[in-house]
Amino acid sequence: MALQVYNSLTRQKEAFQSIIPGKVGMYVCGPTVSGESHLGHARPFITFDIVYRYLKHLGYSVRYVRNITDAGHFEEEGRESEDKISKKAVLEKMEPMELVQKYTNLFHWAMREFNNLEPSIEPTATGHIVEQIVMIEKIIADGYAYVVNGSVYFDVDKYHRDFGAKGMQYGILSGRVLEEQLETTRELESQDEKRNKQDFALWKNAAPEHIMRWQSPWGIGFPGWHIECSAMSTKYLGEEFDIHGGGMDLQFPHHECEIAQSAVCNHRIPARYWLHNNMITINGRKMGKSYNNVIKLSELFAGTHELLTQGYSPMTVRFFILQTHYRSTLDFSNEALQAAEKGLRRLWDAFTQLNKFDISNNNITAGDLDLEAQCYTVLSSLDEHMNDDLNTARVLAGLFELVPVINSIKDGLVAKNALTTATMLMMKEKFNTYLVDIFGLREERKQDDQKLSAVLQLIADIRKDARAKKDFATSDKIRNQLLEAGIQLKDEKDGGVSWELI
RNA sequence: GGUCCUGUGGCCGAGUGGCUAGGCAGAGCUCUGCAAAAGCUUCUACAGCGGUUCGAAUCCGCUCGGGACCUCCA
Repeated sequence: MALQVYNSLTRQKEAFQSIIPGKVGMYVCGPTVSGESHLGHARPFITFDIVYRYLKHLGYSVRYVRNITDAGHFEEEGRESEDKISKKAVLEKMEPMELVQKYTNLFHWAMREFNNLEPSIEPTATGHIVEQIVMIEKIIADGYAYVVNGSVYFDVDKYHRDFGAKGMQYGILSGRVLEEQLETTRELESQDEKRNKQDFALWKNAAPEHIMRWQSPWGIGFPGWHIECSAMSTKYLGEEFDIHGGGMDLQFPHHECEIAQSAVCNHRIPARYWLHNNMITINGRKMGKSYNNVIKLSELFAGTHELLTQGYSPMTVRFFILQTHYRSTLDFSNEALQAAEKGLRRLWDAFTQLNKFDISNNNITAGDLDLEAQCYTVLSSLDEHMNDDLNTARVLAGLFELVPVINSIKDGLVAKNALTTATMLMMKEKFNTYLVDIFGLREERKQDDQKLSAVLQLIADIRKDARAKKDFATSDKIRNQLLEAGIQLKDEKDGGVSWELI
């Protein structure tokens, strides 16, 4: 089975086929850098990092565009409208661009911690004001936007009538019916500038106190919320590209508006496959600013938030996210994170052990046919699971099924020749491919340097002598005190000793 | 109120109508001087009530609960 993905646009799983064979264009909505990223933000960036890595693994040449929104959105509609970034800048007594730089740097730091690959292009909204203005001018020229008091609004109703006939009705992505929307919406204040409630801003006139402002054909102002993505995706990926990604909460109105804007300019829906990750919840509720329940990434790693009983490493968080399918909600709790931490360690230890095995002997026939068959079945199912809408949870479950096999071979509970060399090599290959290449997991425990190793080897030898003399008081003292210092000694079955920094 | 999603064992979570996912925790056992680690075994759940079916966690209906979007949001 080839790769299938769930396309929000068609509401079904579809075989993935790129527009240009061998090449994929992918656009993912990036962060608004008016504040520090939180756990909820981590999910799309990790999810689409997996998509990126997997497509590359499949041999595609991928152009991955992920924007930085640094121009600011409306905090509230209408008269009281404020730009998030300029408001925050005043509070922190910073230049807007200084503030944006600060949070962009923090965002990049978090992405590196998560071991996310860098996108091919990371365009900023402020760097594409001209492109946005050009696009808005075209929409006005075609009659789908109107200017009021230095602001420009998109005429959703006219768009819907004209483009609905061409199969691009407003609501096509989110499954909303415009007519029903109109009936159910309540009266909002400060809607006087818009012809209709559902119209959205392409360009917003800036009040004098606004700090972020640009000259435009309609006066001084700043771009509307949705136009940057349309402008930048068109510029770097073309009028039609393969994948558009983002969180489910962006499906409406953000992506819906993007489709409308791009459709007017390019006469087509900009992306073929629309992929949306689900939310991370905390006590069953979405993590978000409006709920005041966010855990910032720096707090999460350090364990400094009041909801945290400890810190969780970036790889633990990454693994935690991968253990769930990306379209399911994922509920945060200390218990769940701790389970992920332990699970990851167990899996990673087995993986490390697997890589230490010497698989040079040439077993053509398996010593244990049942086990051989069982392992082979699991190994060959991994790609199927990944191709089934990126089911990372099932791939991980499959890898976990092999952990006892690896550990048993290590401890001599299963004979070294139980499996054929071909299966052993396949196991090694699959573990490396999935854990390292596709899932982007990496060792993050402190590396024990050479000097420390020498010291520990000496101590282990002394302890071994003590044990040989049945001087368990001394041997236990060594082990217990090292444990207090964060070094765990483990007596191996073969009489050797291993240690682990914890 | 409208649109949509969802309800799985102590916790987290996968599940294409039939073949006990997986992780964490718990219990027992094995190995071990004792631990740790590891292995084996165990805990066999699908909100409730109906219906379809030879067979339903999976399909349909109703009831109850939870959530998302409709407004900034990953």
